[in-house]
Amino acid sequence: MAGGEREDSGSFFENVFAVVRLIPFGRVTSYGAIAAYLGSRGSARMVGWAMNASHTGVTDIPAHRVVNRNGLLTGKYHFGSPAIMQQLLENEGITVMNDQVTGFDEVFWDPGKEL
DNA sequence: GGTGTGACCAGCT
DNA sequence: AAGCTGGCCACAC
Repeated sequence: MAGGEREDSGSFFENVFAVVRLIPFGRVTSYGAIAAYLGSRGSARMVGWAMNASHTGVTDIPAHRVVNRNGLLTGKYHFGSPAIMQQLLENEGITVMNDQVTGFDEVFWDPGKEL
């Protein structure tokens, strides 16, 4: 009623940015977790696509805090250099080994649960 | 205006 | 057991 989409944005895109930007320091989340939080687990790919826009856009999105379900830095190659993503994660106190987050379950931040 | 792709996830064979 | 395909939505040509 009335307004209808009061969830602002009106696009999956903006919703993803909002959640990613809310990720606390030293925490990581997964694409599927964000997609599921938005109500569409199948749209996990869109989350990654949104990240791609964050690099071309003007928004400050900590995309390095977003990894795949395995805790693997899938999109590290999209940061311009494959070492940037891991460097940023280690900079926040997160240990990364072989492109994989160590203690992923300990640093995992679930938007649907924390929010 | 239609087609293809994209940093995923999960289910089926 | 592993590999592949489908599904989701949005953007680019």
